[in-house]
Amino acid sequence: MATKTELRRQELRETLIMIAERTIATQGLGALRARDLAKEAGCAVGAIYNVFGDLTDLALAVNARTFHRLGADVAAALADAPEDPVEQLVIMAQAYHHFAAQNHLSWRALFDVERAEGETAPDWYLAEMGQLFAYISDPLAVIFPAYDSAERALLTRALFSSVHGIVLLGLDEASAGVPSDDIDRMIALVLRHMTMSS
Amino acid sequence: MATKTELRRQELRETLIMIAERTIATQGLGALRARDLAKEAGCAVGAIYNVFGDLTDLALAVNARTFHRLGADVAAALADAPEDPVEQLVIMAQAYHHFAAQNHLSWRALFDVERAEGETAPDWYLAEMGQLFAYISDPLAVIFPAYDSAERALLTRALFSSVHGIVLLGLDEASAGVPSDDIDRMIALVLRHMTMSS
DNA sequence: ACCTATCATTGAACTGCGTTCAATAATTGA
DNA sequence: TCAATTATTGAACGCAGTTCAATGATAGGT
Repeated sequence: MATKTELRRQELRETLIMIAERTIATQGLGALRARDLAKEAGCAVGAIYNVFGDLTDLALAVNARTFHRLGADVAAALADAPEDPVEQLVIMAQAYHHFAAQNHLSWRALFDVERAEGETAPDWYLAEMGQLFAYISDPLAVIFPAYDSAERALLTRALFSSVHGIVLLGLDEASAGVPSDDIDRMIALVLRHMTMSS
Repeated sequence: MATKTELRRQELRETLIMIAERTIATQGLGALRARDLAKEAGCAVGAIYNVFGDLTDLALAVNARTFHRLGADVAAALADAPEDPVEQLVIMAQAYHHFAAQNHLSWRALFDVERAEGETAPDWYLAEMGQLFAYISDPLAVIFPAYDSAERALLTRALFSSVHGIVLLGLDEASAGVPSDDIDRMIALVLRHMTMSS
């Protein structure tokens, strides 16, 4: 009772995610339209709703992939980084910046899907976020061994948020566009100052 | 040839801005609807388009006011601040945070109006932003007298972006909501570390 | 004060969107 | 092979922003 239908849906699900991923990457979240999607996938508009609750669910599925790629990029940068924990932080943050710059529309979509009133972020989002926070927290534990975990959590969040803010405003082309090198420089500036033990 | 019509339009323009301001403040940018607006203002839907190019223009007019109130709040906080330039930065940043917290939906609308493809930010936006940057840059000139204006501009932008990022993610209720005190603490943490001369 | 050419206002209609659901087609166990 | 069940379809619905032909107001010349 499950095979034929289940398989078809699985396939359609992946097709739709791939198309949506490409659409978001090249034209942004706002270009995601049910009819275009159906036409490209060669299915009926209604078929989308057999597989996803609504278009937001589809966008979230794309976001899960994007966030995962982002995490992988940061992890890869960390793997190639030197021992020095401050340098590790700088390299990870710049990897975050470069991912955002090279996947601008997909990265924006991570924050632009509107959640229904009072709805909390999906689990995978919190999990990926937790992973990123862990990458940051580990070097901080080396730099500030005297901090307890609550203080370190606060500092972790502060650093992530700061880097995110620098990248967000830096890539916002409305405000005349900040050169990529300047963004890297601001990131390094903040991180190096924030991690001076004195 | 200008009086009667011109006056009526001026009045309608202000009425619409006031209604839109209230709508955005209480229900968010997404609740701004042409028909509701016309009903509340007691005019035809088409009348909105005699006065504003489209609903985005109206939202931008509201944003101009919001941004101005924000600037005034920051300026007021600075006026009451002690001489110490580091404390001035902390107090201004916390004023930014408190404005964002107490005018959450209006503040979000500042960044959520979507600009048409390739369109640059309006002049008043850049002007208000420049004003905020000036408030930050002045104390920095006291703290780091040796920096040239390019270095100081970079640091100014880095600090503003960091504080903005901390407030943005801190107020994002999807990520489980960060306590207001923690946000203030993160702001102070970043600013005090960033402004240690050593 | 009137008249009419000009301009402003109106709201029904147009387009485009996400989403639904009665009708149709496919599937599957007997 | 054949119903009973289940899945798919796409025309239709509701609700946005925006437009524009028809209606109403305005103002300068007489």
